[in-house]
Amino acid sequence: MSGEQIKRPRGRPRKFDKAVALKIALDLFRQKGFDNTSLEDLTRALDLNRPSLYAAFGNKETLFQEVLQAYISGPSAYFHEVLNEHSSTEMVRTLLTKSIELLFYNETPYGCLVVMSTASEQLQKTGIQQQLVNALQTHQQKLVACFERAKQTGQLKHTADPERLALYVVTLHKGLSLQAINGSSKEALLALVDQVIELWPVAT
Amino acid sequence: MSGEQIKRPRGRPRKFDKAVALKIALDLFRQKGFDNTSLEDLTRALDLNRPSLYAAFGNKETLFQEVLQAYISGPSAYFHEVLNEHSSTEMVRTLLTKSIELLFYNETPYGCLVVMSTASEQLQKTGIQQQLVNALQTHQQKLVACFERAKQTGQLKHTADPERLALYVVTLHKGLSLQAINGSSKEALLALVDQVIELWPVAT
DNA sequence: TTATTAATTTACCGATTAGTACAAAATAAT
DNA sequence: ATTATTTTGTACTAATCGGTAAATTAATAA
Repeated sequence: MSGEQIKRPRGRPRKFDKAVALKIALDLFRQKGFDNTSLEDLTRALDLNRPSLYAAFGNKETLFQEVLQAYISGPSAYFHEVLNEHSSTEMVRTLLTKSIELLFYNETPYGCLVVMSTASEQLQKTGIQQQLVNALQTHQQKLVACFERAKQTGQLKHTADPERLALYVVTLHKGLSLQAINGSSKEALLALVDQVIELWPVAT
Repeated sequence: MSGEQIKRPRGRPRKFDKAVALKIALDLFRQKGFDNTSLEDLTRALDLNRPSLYAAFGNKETLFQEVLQAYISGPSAYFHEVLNEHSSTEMVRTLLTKSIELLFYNETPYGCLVVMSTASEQLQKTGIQQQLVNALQTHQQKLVACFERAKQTGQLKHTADPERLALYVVTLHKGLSLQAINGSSKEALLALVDQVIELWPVAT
């Protein structure tokens, strides 16, 4: 027995799957950026004609927002999960390591969609850029809180400044996207993480 | 006495000064990036018509190359001068500090032209992107050499790895451009430099 | 079989892109 | 004054951009 029947909607069925379309669009946006990904690029990669794409996603901007949401709640979810780590050391190590994993997920490494999109001119006009900057800022504040706790529980040196440390970590995190684009190897960047951890100001 | 006379060229005199035009174009390219700076943007900012710009600079790509050269040998010259510092600590501090000065040189902070241009899709097609990546890579190698010397002369911990340290510094350096774009204050970033210096693995 | 619904295809739109042909204007050399 | 030379301004091109109108096709519901 086949269990529940799939209730098909009324009209002509869709030629494509929205979820996989979003994944393909994600790769395109990561590779070329929002500004330089044309509707032509998208329809070719998705094997769609333009009106179908518009019927399904609205326009280029709303499509990008759907891609963003899928990215944030999917491959980039580690970004928030990491806040549950016990020690600040492990948190930083996991954050940077998983970030690198994601950058090198595809055959050719791409930058982080969120990080690189904050440098987009066209997204600045739409307000999406500011929304992304704010999200990153909020995340940074959560890092500050974590480091403050770590300091109070004696994990970090008493001279440690949680604000400065958080800025330090997110600056490294953003730098990783550019390094991946610039051709650094995954191994080199993972060694860089080790370096950061070795320098991390744990209490002696 | 006026000394040498200015020998005027043959035809109709130029309406504009090439050097100041390059400065204006530099600001535009830093603000909007190569891809999103249109000929319309350039001619409006320079108060030129298009054929004049083409006669003087060739095309958009060669104009950008001239801007790049002026940038590298001008405001960004610190990037190479820094290699003459005596201690590795001072070198890193100066590199990052002067980088921040440059990012905040204008009223609104822009990213480094070289760093951000390595993420340009259109410059990738021209080969200029690879040229910039190579230049950054060469600079990184010089940092490695400096750190190797610092290690041999006992300035750095004997456990220090010059390769990893160089990658660490340039990753921070690239991250600074994104931070400036994302709204970090100059003061916060300078405090971040202090943080980096405090963590720097000097020999005890 | 017929009506309804929705996604398809083809063909187009105005705006903008980088780049250019051509003639008028401004200077120096003759 | 005339000629040679160079830059200027006006007007254009072909290509591409994001987005859409209208007709067609394919499915379900009645």
